[in-house]
Amino acid sequence: MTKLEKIDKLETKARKRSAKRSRRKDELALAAIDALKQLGYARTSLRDIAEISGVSVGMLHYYFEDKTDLITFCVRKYKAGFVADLEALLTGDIAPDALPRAFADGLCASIRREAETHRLWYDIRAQALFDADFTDVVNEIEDSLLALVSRLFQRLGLSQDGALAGYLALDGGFRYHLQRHLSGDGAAIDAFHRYIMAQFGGLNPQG
Amino acid sequence: MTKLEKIDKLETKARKRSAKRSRRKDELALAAIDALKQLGYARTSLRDIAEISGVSVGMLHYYFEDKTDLITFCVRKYKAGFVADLEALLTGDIAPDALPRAFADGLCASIRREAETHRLWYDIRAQALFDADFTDVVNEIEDSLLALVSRLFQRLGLSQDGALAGYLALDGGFRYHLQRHLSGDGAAIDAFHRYIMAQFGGLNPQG
DNA sequence: ATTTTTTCTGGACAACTGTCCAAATTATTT
DNA sequence: AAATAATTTGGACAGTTGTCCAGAAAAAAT
Repeated sequence: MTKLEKIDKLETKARKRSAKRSRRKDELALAAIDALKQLGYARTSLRDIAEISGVSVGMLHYYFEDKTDLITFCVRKYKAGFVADLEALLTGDIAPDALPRAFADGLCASIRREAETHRLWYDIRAQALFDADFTDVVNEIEDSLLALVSRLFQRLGLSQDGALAGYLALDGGFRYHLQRHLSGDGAAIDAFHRYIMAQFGGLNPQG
Repeated sequence: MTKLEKIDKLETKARKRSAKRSRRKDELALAAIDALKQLGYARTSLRDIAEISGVSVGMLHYYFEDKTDLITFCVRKYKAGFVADLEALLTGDIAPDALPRAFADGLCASIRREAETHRLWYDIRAQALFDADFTDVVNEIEDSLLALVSRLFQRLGLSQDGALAGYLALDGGFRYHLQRHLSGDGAAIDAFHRYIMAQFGGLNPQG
């Protein structure tokens, strides 16, 4: 076995180890999200997470530097999935004039399926107003959501100038109706659907 | 002294006592807001509040039942002032076509003056997604803001149908630009002003 | 001036927090 | 099969949390 082959083998092993560790980290994050979405940032201790995840507290520190590291990792993971879901709608072969309804359907379905998880995003985003540890991840995610709406506007033949307003209208509506939905308003999701359609209806095609 | 006079006297005294206690409570709340706006809900302990207020921890419990009671009281107090400020714009003698700019000026000035305080509102609103203790005060305040925008639409001769969307657009923009302003973006407030004016410009007069 | 009431303090209390680590367990390599 | 490395545990640690209370201090009433 040549020297190069040896190095290759070692590198492969290191990659494998790292991949395994990465998978485990993802598993832990998934379970941690489960705890966080139930209790919220302020009321979730590492012991809560450990208990719900069925692991020991020490293990969380074996995979995550500290609580902040764990939480930002979780938020990134959750929101990456959300953005990817919406992205799929855009890159799919849906005709532009059917996109608004598809988007409305997707957002409403997401509230229905993952209401508890979504509130975690608004929780952390609010935390970021006080805690600089969270500003990076929050800005990252908000930028990616803004870019998403920007691409949506592009596909709809709308001017980019209104993309920020479009994002804020969608996000504001999402937050508001999520809040109502969580507080037991059974009509909130339908209302959100109408809200979105009305928002798209009021937009004029431009450059 | 007749019996009735005696009762009257006692009632006056009781009212006086209650008023004094109420004033002191307001003082304490004002100082507590000072602490909360610096640290945020999750990171503010009663000891932090006591220290910043220059009183003992026990005294906070003498005037407030528990931490939740203290915080909801503070939030109500803060936001009542904010709503009253905006209300003043509406009831003043500003011509309808000058109202949008006046509103934009008012909102921007409020961010400039009380950015740190405003983030507390978004913090507590997010908490309410998890903690039922806060839902009442949050719904109250959000309803009053919605009613405010509704009245604004009325004065502008706009249909009430768009009031919710109008509120969400204003609130979303407020939150977004507040966030940017707090993270050091010196152009955020000007951008917010343009955002508001653009929002009002895009609205069509209706019933 | 004395009693009664209200206000306020400082500290005690148990429960909880994030962090860390020595040792046990398991997996991997030799 | 033995040795090495990675993983996981359970508990120790010091500091913080909200709550409570006996009694001091101040104010009000008699």
